[in-house]
Amino acid sequence: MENKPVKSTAIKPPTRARRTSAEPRTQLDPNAWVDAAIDVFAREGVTGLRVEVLAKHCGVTKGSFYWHFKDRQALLDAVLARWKEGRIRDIEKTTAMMQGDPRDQLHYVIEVYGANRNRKGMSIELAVRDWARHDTKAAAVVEEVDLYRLECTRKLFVNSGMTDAEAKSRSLLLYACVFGLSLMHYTHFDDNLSDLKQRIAERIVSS
Amino acid sequence: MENKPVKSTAIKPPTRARRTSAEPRTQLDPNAWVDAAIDVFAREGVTGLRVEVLAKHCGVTKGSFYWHFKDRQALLDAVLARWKEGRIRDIEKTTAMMQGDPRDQLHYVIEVYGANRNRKGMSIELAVRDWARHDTKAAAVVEEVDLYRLECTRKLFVNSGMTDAEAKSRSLLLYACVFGLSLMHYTHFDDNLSDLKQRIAERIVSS
DNA sequence: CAATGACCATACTGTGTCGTATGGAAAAGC
DNA sequence: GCTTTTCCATACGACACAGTATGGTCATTG
Repeated sequence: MENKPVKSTAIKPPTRARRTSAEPRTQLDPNAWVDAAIDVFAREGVTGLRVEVLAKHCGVTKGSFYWHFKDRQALLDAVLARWKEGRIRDIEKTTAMMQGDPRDQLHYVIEVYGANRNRKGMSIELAVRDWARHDTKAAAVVEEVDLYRLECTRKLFVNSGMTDAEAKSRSLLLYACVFGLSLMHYTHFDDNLSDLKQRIAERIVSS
Repeated sequence: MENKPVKSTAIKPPTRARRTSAEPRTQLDPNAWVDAAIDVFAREGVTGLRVEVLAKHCGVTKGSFYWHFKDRQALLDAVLARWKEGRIRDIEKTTAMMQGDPRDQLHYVIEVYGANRNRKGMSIELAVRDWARHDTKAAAVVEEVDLYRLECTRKLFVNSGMTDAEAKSRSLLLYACVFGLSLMHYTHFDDNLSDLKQRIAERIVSS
């Protein structure tokens, strides 16, 4: 140990910013850990979210991790809580602007979820749902988020003049289709995919 | 090794059935291994499909496994191939009876995938698609299967009198919805879920 | 400047897993 | 009956990971 020629910080590129007196104290807090954890989680899923891997991804060792978290499960709980809050806030932000045509808002919801720019968000979405297949806590959170989303879009369908039963079925159809599309590999099914998506969106929204 | 006091077979309870002369030779072949592997795979996913766990599930040790398979990857390849063939045969069996009303056949497809009796099949479906997020071979197979399915139902929509573009969008909508629903947790969204599903199916199929 | 506490590194134990090597038992072939 | 082949058990090495223990470093505080 003492015979190490150089301290590893001399080799390692400064993944952690060197703290000068001017910087506002850039040490890792639980929030930063959860940020990084969600990054790994989006790519590798729950089973790939390991503390040593995550620590390396943060440029530190797991000694740091176990100072901020009791154990791995505590991190998973934090990740789940963070995801839930984010989704609730997000769906409110997306649908709560109730001034426009509800049909336009519904098209906007479909576009937001179906866009390729939202790849990471959808990765997390799928990872959480795969997680929920074995973990009851994750399943409960997924149900909460799903019911919240379904309710929000249901109101939009009602506002567009549908009956409550029809609005519910459309709301379910909307999210099922959005998540299902992200699950499929259909890039070579047609050379005008945006037209296909447009038709699907029309089928979901229009009466 | 030769100084072992007792042979371990004297301790171990007969987890494997003792083969009498009357039994029809119950040794394991690669097919039996793949059968068991798909069982574990459906419950635990790729990352949960470990050879020692699988061996215990078969009542043998991994010494047997590595006689039938080169390594773990060979088993995964076999699982993937088996799934692909099964899905291709299944979709042909479901849609190739071209004598009825194409709309009835489409409803039948929706019902088959959406039914709760098909829980294991849908578990495998989701596990494979989660697998495909990291494994390019799995992704390629998923794409093959998806395109095959999309093509089969597309023909049904065409036969029901739709334009080709519309048929394609409906075909995509159908499978996206089916898989998406299996991904969501909406049991408490309504107390008449079958009515909701019926409305969704109508929305997908009817013109 | 000394002491405290926040934050992280290092070293260790224990377990689970992959893959290999080798031996043993039972059946099949001669 | 003896040998060969088939199929599985046992033992081993290497590695990755969870969690703990403990020491080190640096900033902050008095």
